[in-house]
Amino acid sequence: MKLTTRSRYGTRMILDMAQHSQNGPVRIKDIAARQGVSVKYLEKLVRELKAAGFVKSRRGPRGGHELALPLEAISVGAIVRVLEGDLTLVDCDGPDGACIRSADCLTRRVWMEAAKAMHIRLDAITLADLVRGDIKETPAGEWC
Amino acid sequence: MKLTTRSRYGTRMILDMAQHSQNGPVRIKDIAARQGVSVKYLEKLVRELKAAGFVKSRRGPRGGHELALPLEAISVGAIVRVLEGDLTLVDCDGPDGACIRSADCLTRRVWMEAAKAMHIRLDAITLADLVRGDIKETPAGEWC
DNA sequence: GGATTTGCCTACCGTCTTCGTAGGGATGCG
DNA sequence: CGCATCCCTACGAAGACGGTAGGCAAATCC
Repeated sequence: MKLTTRSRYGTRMILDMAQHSQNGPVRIKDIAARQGVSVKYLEKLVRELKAAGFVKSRRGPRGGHELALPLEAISVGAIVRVLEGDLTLVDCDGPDGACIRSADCLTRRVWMEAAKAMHIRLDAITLADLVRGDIKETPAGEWC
Repeated sequence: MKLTTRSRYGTRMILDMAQHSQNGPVRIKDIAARQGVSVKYLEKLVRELKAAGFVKSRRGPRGGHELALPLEAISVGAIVRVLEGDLTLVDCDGPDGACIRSADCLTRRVWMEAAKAMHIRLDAITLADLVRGDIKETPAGEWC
């Protein structure tokens, strides 16, 4: 029940791009240095973000990566969905969501509800929010 | 980003208890048969649920397990927290939530918000809801 | 009291995923 | 040309996950 490093590094990488691409694209090497992560690993991740349309790249000297969309158009949820594969909490055995065991299918709805709650929250946070640094906290006591 | 089988099996097991313990405790063997899961594995899980105070047990012939609390007092969130270890989505390096990298700490709040959203949703579903079978759906379109 | 039935506990292990690394190619700039 | 940068494939070590094996402990029934 942990997020993988893919989502975390990926999000930090894309945030780093947002913060440092005022004058031209940002090199992976620099991001890796700033974030303290391996270049090779980030290279692999950025390819997926590029394929998803969040990032555009330029090769050669003075090359690098930058965001392909406005800050408001990229939500953390979208990033995570790309990097984490699917964000469903469980896999269903049967075809088309039909489970073999009925109790299973009952609990399955619970997991889907939990996943949905997480998605909704993550989709509500855009890069713009992140850059501005105002993640407003959901009010609720005693949850962890 | 998957729930482990521990949470899923555990929740199904505890739901099974709720449904079959009208006359006396339920044997692990029976639960395993109904749920199609290994006896040994469930034994291991039930111990943790017992330690957490959700289940009480009796040994010997006509022994078995049953819930130690009323249905309304056991939420799915509580079960999952027991079986899944902690339900935080990321670990923080620094002591007391203080991260080394500031950007990291920024994104960290995002993960905590997501985890909180999931917790809140799971805590809102009790075994009583599950037995009655009415998991009301959160309204929101296009999330997966 | 002995046999049986159930839960209780520890140790181990195979498999898969995660988290990278290695090495090289392709492309653009100067 | 020579260099910087992105792009791609393949491989590998470590750990988690999911489960099994074997046996001990207590309660019940006869």
